[in-house]
Amino acid sequence: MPKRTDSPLSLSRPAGLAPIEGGRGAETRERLLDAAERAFAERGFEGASMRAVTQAAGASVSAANYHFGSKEALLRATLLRRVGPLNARRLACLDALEAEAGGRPLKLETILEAFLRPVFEEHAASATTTDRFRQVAARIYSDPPDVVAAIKKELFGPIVARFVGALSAALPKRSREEVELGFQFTIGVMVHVISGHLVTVPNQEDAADESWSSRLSDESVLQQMIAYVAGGLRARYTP
Amino acid sequence: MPKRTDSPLSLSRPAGLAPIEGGRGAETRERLLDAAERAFAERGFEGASMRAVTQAAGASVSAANYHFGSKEALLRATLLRRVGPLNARRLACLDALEAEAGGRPLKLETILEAFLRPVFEEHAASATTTDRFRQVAARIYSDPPDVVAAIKKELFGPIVARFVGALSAALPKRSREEVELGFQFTIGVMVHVISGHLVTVPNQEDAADESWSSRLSDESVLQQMIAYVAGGLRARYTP
DNA sequence: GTATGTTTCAAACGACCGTTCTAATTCGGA
DNA sequence: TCCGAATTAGAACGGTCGTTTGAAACATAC
Repeated sequence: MPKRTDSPLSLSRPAGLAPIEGGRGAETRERLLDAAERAFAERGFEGASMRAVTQAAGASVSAANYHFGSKEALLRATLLRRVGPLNARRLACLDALEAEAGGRPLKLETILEAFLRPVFEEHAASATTTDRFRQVAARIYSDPPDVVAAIKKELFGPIVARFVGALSAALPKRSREEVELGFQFTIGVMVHVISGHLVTVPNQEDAADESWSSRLSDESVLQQMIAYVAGGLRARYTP
Repeated sequence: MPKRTDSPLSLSRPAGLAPIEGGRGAETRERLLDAAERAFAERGFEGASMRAVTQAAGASVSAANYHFGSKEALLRATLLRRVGPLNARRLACLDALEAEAGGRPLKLETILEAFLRPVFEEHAASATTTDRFRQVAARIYSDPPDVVAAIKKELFGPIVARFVGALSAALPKRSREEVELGFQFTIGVMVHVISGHLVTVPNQEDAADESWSSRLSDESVLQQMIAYVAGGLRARYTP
């Protein structure tokens, strides 16, 4: 990041973001976000260049910096576009389930499905476009810069707190710390699955090298995942 | 990577690696690996620059390229130095346990401890140096370039196959595919834990912002982890 | 001493990075 | 129709990137 002059009067562009966004430039803005999503997913934040992103979007670098202001802000916008609705659906689902149960404790698998299913359906819903959101999200979890750490905390902190609370209610025998750590493990499972970087097992037929996620249906993986993390959360160390 | 001339006759440096490595340049080589380990862990492959690595090692960029040939090869050497002994210990531990059991099936937790404990002790063993191996390993699992994918498969493929076999024997009711997927989940837990990028829960006292791994002892986390993944592998989806 | 081969360094190369500047375009409202 | 703001493109800026070069420092054997 060569410059950070922060001149108080930026003439060519209004203060923080694009000014009005009525409708004309909104289309390229969306194309930029699509391209950024793909690029960040495939190459990571440092690996994806502004030139590559904008070229894939059929736009110029200046257009990207006009709309978003910086590469970091572009990543932020890329995440926000997807994570907002995703977490909203998670919360709405959990709220509805709790309301329906009317005070009685929820089954563990039910809570976990409310957390895990939306991220799978997010993928299916936008399969028409060149969608890599899940990989971006996974990468964000393990990308280093402070940039990402701040975004991560802001975007996922509240969700984590909400679900840890629900899980604690479903696991009355466990301490808060145990449930929190168990939920961290659960996030690890989720991140690793949606990252698509599953470690392949060398088979007899080495030619058949297709990745895991293509061999198994999303729904099947999701259900086995729910069973796994529920079993993990219920388990207790017995030496 | 600007150049890839691959001129058949490289005059200044022998064919593939450093020539003899008797003892004189071995010290800087080790310092370079230490610095690379730290840098790759903190910034990722693309984020860490050769200049940063070599400067931290008190050497010159040319020295690094003399010893390793390229940045990619440096990452490879950095991983190999640690992963070799680590996987050897995993295999030795599992072999010893199976020999001791003498044909009787091993307990699930025993197998999983053989897989998980070494990576924790690898960290404790070299705590004297500036060690970041666990983070490098975690990052490697989610870093994008083809480079890393090849290394990953080569280094971890056999280990995965070996442990999936052992777990299948301990879970006779499960199909091979179920065990494989469950082991992928387990790797996800491990990667997320050792990455140190656990998602923190916003507490009441927001100032106390220390990371998870510092608040919990490694041994405690390891034991809860073993319980979690064992419970996950044993669990079955019940709708 | 010299000869030989290994190791290290400072400097430079070309390519690419994120960002900014300036000018050209576009388009709704007067 | 023209105007002014929103939007885009192209070129340039200062830097950093991975890698290469060519010569100096070093140890070892003769």
